[in-house]
Amino acid sequence: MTNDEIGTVFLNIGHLLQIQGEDSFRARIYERAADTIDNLDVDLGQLAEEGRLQSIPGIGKAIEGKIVEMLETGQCRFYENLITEMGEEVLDLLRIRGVGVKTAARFYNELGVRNLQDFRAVIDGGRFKLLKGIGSKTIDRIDEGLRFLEALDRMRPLWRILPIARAIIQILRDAPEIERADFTGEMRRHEEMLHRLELAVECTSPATIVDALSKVGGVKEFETIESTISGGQCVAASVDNGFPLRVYAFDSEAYEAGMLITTAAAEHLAALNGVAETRSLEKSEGRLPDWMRGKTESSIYDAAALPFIPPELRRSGDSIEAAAAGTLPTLIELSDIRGDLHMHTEWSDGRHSIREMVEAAKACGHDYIAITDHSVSSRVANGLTAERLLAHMNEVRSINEEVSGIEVLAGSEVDILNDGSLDFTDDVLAQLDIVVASVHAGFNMSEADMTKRMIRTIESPHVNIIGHPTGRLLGRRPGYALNLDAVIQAAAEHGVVLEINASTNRLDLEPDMARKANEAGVLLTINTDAHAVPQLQQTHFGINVARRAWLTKDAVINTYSLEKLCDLLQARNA
DNA sequence: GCCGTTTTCGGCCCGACTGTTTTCAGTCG
Repeated sequence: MTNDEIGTVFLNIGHLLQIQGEDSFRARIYERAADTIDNLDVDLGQLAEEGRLQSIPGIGKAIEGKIVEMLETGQCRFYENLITEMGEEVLDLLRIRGVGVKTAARFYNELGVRNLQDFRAVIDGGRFKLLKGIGSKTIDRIDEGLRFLEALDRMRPLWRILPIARAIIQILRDAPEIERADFTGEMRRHEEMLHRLELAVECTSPATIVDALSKVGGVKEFETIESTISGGQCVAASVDNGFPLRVYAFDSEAYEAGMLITTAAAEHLAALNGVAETRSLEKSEGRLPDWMRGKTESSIYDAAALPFIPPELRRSGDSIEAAAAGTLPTLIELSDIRGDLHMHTEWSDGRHSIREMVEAAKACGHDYIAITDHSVSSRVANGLTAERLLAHMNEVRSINEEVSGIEVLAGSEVDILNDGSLDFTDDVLAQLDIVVASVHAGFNMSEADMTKRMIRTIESPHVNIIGHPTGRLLGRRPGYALNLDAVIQAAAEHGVVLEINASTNRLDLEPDMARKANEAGVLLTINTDAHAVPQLQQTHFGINVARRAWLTKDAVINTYSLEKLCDLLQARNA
């Protein structure tokens, strides 16, 4: 099993134990172990071989035993027993905003709620009134959280599907009878919320595909069907409790055409069909047209007298129009990125020292970074007081002197307080090289108040960047109420940069809004918000968002040279 | 369950906010 899979098991154990009413400290050890494993940059299998598992803080004898068991047998009996006893779907209760372990435990134990459907029935049927201490306001709040989850319908955030998606593509690529395997559909377009997981393989035998897939744990309910999307054979299955998996089978002549057709959203394909029709080419409706066979994706677009359209722009029809008009942008690429302007260290809630982050960022090839630990109001995150910030700044500056080949900017991720003022005084802020301002508390404001709050922050001459501007957590929490158009306008007026936060939990701004901001003349920045060394590698998730937002590299400030970046920061602060 | 000792048992992230209370419990960040 991979680190990811093992971490997930521990997280689930922690949740289940808490719902059972087990000592919360014992339960939280499992959750913490999961978190530790998530941020590990070495393979657990390797550590186990070297007998070093217990050298990791938070991993003792018992957890080591379970890790070894999972590495050797692929399962954890302790966890399997919990699941058998309580059901896996109980874990979904904790996904509801406003429901923590205590409330989940009460609904579970006192009302027999086992899954989200049960929860809905208890709310709608009024049976929650049987619970002492849970009144109508609490239920209203929970109901809102539950409706958010129901609105996701069967969709899953990318971060949730990624581990199994990677396991599946690896198995398919390793199968000797399979020539090629690639993600297609939403996954290839880098959508952050998915309806299904789709892959294309070059292989004409569905049995071979089923054989390979059955080696991946958690892939179930195999069926071979004729797909109206690919116009050919397809292996359908499910992963992650009923999330649809589709593997389209193509022969070598049809592979690229199949990739093109399965990657395109319906609107894009319709627009492409429209263009094909004007050139007397057969439309691709439910089957692969002959004129596409044997062609590469580029040559298919070429045959329709269009330039190549990158997968990220195949969400809609407007990219076809732009392609026809010759106005497609040259999209930003990962290699354009020269720095990372938002990250944390052990000074606040990060895991590594300033020096470790600097060395790791240098190894990533960055020319510059900004160290931006939390400010005092973020207490859980061990936010810095003004006094600690000054010491922090000194350390950043001295490390910057010592380490060559990378420039380290002294920054802060400063809390935006409820009234829109900042968490440090102006004279403190003035000493920083860069200020990222973010909302971390006070989410329940009216749209008018929140917009006013944001705009006041943007008006501060010390603020360079607004971090994760909408505050959404993918699949977990909607963003706060905000008039983003007004915020974009204010950012444009004051030369404040909006962030595309590359953390897979956030991906905030989202593409449509980032595109809107860009069109309004606002500059953007793509930052990892890394809290540990491995997360510095996640810039590409932000690049995907930027590409879907039609951004060129000129729209993103951390593609700039250090000199140009510093000019921009100084111009703002002056 | 893990850690770190004044070494074998006590403490474990902290404060704001909200709702249901009438002094506190639960959630969130």
